[in-house]
Amino acid sequence: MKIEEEIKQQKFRSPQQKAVINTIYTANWIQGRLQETFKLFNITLQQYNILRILRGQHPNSISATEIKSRMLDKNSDVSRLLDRLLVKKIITKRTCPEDKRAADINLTEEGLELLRSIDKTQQQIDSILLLSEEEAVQLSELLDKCRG
Amino acid sequence: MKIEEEIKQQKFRSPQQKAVINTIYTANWIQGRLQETFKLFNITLQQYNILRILRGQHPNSISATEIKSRMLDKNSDVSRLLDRLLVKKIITKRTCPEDKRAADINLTEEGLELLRSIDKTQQQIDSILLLSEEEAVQLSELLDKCRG
DNA sequence: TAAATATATTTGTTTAAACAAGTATTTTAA
DNA sequence: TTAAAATACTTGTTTAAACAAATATATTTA
Repeated sequence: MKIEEEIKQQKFRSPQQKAVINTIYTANWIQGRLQETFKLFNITLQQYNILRILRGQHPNSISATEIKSRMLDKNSDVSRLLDRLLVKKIITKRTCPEDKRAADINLTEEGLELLRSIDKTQQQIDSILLLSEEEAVQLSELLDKCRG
Repeated sequence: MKIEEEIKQQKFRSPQQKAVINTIYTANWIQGRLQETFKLFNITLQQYNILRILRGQHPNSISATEIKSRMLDKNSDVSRLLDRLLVKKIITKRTCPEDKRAADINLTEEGLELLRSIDKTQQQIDSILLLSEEEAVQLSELLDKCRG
């Protein structure tokens, strides 16, 4: 369905405005699909985002600041997201000995296990977008370009 | 800057996965830019979204359900968003006489005035995306396509 | 027409985003 | 070398998303 039907708006000020609205709408749509998957594992999108970053480092630790710089939403409240993951025993946290301001964050064995279970559903996650490889590449190029 | 640099991730499972991540990242990026503008007027993106929809109907009223169906985020909590707009005296709300379950929502004169002020900044809003008209059209087509 | 179902909206709870302000270290620069 | 600035992180508040449940009214159907 075209965006004009999805939000019942026929006129846009410009193709650029329409693309802005479509990008936000589509991101919400994608996140809705992803949420359905992560809900099965009792984690949220933001929590998964952090786990994904931690795994990229594993078994090395990583600081909250570094996690934040790699997140999709640069405003995310990493401090409290980590608190929730700690309660779930998915991560560990300790003061970094070299810099006592910073914290060393690590995945626990339970966290790794969770990620392994999620992996098994990842094929579906990739096929959320009904685009060919070529179209997906083209979409990424346009998105990179529009951020300037 | 390319998405792989923005989030310091070099490898993706597929072009489709990269496009998913890029769409979410770019939507967050756009919303950050929009927020800067709306902050000057002391409203949030979601509140603006509702005002935009109300203006499309003005001077006719519209129900909360109908507003919800037109929003970019289909999960938005319209009931409480309307509460906040009521407190700001930007909208009015009364029980619909034909259907006492529903509410008739209208813009106030103050709400219209606010939208008029915001209008003056809209040229900037449109130029958030650094794309030509043709590229913007192409982006919208790809986004429509990827939702299937 | 009465009971079941559907619709419009509200309310409650947890998670998270946006923003500001605070604390404890570390770095820098006078 | 010590005061100022920067950095890493925490905490508090408001707004909002995600989800479930409740209430009131309207519609359908047996």
